[in-house]
Amino acid sequence: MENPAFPSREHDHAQCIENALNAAERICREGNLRLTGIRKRVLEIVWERHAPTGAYHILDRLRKEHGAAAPPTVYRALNFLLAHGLVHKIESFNAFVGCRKPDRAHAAQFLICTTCRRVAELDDPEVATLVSSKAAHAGFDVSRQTIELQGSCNDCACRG
Amino acid sequence: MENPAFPSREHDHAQCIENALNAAERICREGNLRLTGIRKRVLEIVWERHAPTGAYHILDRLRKEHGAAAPPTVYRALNFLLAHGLVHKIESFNAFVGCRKPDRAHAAQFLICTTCRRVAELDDPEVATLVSSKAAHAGFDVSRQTIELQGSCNDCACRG
DNA sequence: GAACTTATGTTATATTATTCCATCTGACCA
DNA sequence: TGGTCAGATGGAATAATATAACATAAGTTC
Repeated sequence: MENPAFPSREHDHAQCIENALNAAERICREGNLRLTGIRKRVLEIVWERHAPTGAYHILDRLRKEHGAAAPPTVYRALNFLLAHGLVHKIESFNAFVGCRKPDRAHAAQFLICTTCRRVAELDDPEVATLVSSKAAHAGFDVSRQTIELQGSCNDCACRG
Repeated sequence: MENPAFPSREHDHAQCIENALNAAERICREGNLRLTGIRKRVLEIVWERHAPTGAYHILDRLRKEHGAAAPPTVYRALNFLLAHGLVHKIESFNAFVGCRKPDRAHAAQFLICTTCRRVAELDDPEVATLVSSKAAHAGFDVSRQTIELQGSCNDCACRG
């Protein structure tokens, strides 16, 4: 292993959250988008963990602090965040994770540890390119890639 | 394009279904598995189209001919078929397609046309290998790959 | 045919997501 | 300064997907 994709157990997670929020603020400012209170709060909740967060978990959290909150509240915020690349949806879990590199468009590959449930994002252009070119070979023009790899992260493998 | 992955518009689809059922019969015979009436019927329904079929669509079909039928009926059959590689789940659609090569284990890549909604299966070992090796580089041991590529098939692109 | 395993029937409920309409807020402009 | 409009939120209802739990039946095996 040369380039660990998962943060260490001791990493400063407050820093992860802060980075994500700063990036979101900047991207919204630059793109003339409104990072409203709800949207920001949903982004924070998603970023509380490196594991996928379900929409109804977010909803429960919002209800505790916000009173009114219904499914559309959450899904609207999530759709905004998805549309602008601030979060990703993990299709095989129907749940959401924060995007580590929201700045540029990218075709991500997700590593999902089935033991600790954490998700890391790979963003390997070689994978994206190979996949697209193989598809093109078969007469298919790829517009969106969903690549989700389940398995075991190094931490969990060592403890296994 | 050298190796079209989607069947032509004029292909003999009855043949697709027959092949799938024959393969299923054989695999179950060889593996000492019971391809019961319900399981076989669900497999047939999934194979009616090359597009992903939802569990509740299958349920509706079963109810018309079978009287009693509830969600567990369908999900149990689907889980059997999934477990033995006779169908695949398209995670990004929460729906199911028949497997074209149920004989050997394989890490498939799915091409999903967003226009006609058909799905083709790529089974490219080079992709599977690259993905696993990139993950390994990041300290991750892949046990299951979910690769779903949305875009446009050749037929739809030509008509677009 | 008794004991056991596997499959199915059935009711209820959990989980995920959207539709629809009303209301509010902020930006822009006359 | 207030009218207008687009975009954002509130909120009820419902749709779509999936599982839990327990009872019954059907097929092996001995």
